Amino acid sequence: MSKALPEIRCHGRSNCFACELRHEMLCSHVSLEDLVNFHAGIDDYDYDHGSILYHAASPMDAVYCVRHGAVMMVKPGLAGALRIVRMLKTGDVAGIESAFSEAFEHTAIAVGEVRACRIPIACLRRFVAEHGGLQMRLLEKLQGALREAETWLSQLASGPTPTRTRMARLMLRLRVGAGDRIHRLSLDDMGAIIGITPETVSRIISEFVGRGIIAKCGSNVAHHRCFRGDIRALEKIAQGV
Amino acid sequence: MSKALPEIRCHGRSNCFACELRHEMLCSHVSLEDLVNFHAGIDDYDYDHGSILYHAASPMDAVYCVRHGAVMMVKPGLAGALRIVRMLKTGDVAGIESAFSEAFEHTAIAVGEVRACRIPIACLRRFVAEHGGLQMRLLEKLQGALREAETWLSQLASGPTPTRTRMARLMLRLRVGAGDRIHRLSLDDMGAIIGITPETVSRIISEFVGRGIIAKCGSNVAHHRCFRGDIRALEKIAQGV
DNA sequence: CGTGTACTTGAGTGGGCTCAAGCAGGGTGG
DNA sequence: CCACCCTGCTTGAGCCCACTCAAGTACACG
Repeated sequence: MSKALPEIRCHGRSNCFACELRHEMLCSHVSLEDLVNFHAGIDDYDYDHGSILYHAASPMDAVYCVRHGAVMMVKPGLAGALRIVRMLKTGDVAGIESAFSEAFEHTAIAVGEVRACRIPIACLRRFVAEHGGLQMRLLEKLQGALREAETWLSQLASGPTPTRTRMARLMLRLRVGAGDRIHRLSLDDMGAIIGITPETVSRIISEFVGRGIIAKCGSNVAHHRCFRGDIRALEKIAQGV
Repeated sequence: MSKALPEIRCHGRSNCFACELRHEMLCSHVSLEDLVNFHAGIDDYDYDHGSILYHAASPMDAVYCVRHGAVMMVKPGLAGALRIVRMLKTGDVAGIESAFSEAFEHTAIAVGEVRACRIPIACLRRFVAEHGGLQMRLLEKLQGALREAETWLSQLASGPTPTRTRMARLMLRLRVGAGDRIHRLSLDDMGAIIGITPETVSRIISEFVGRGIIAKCGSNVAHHRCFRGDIRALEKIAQGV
């Protein structure tokens, strides 16, 4: 994707041509020529920790391609209780679940620093209608989201499975890339994911730290903090040893 | 869909033209003429309670349109533990999640008497490639599956939510149509869904029966048995009253 | 009629929840 | 720069619910 790029400068907008993630994203399989029409209207946004991409039940007006960082998908439950049902990472698309609905089904919240491309829904629909390849891509993304949600359900959701085991699984899922760094959410958020109280989360983390399995690092400022974990040890615990 | 049907008799095969569910299914938005080619290769099967449509990890060779009954989707967990992550009802399609994978991700098990159309994957792919409308339909079905999975996660999966509340929610989800009949799974299956032990399930059911909220009915033969429930009462409990 | 499977019921234990107090650290205003 | 507050985290004590283990029952099937 290096030579003979169309000569287009994106003034304050996203530049799809220079995007190093293009082939992971929705727009892969779309020729550069076609992209010229597509990327008009697409904007690039930065969100910092805790800020909200969109609210559940608000009108569905766009999807967001996550280019950096992680995004929590929060689903409103029955008794007003919130539950984090999925996490998006680089390459995932926030909002496709609602692509054909009137309103968003989740609230999407940034975890750490997030960079995302906002694609207006009209723009997406038009482009999908014209490009069979894009539909396939959408299908794949949706499939991925479904798999992820089910994995959360089967591995993280409580049951007779010990809490420590589930906590270890959660940490592994929150791993940043392939290193030993792990996203450090708030106690409440972690509790909302695996379905336990923040107090219990705190106790288990203390225990893990005491056993040398994880260590808190980075400043305590929400934006930059994280864990560093002994991945092997976590995997052992995650398997129920 | 009544007049001027193509004159085709399906010898032992499914007859898409006479299918009263056609408009709920994948093949809606497909003209009857096109269906002539499509439905060749599609077979109609009956499964009785507990029989298996396909196994997880076995090669992905077909999808199944559920025309009657319910189907459990079972996902293999980490420690070999099984977890029921979703249930399909009339109009749902089993196997699309794996439409572009090599192997099935779930094991699909019939609940009660099930009738389903088996669509070979090659047949589906060919037809999808030719019909944009079908792709949309697939997207919608996939979206529905995702929504369902997330609902299970947020409402049924444990957490500080009392077990009785979750049991009530489960019963409501297992409701057959709009009446007061409720699919009666085995204790183990129910336990595998909301993540508790079969003993606890038994105790809660006993309690509900004692309170007159539900009643066991039908013969005790697995195939025909069910609950009849006081839907109002269940809804109250489901909301945490 | 015997066997096996699924369900029921009981007693006892322990893990996670509840309630509550104490602590640290960062941000704000003086 | 310091004092203050406020939010998020930690830690403790006590209790209750659901798990474990185990025995007993009902029912379908061979």
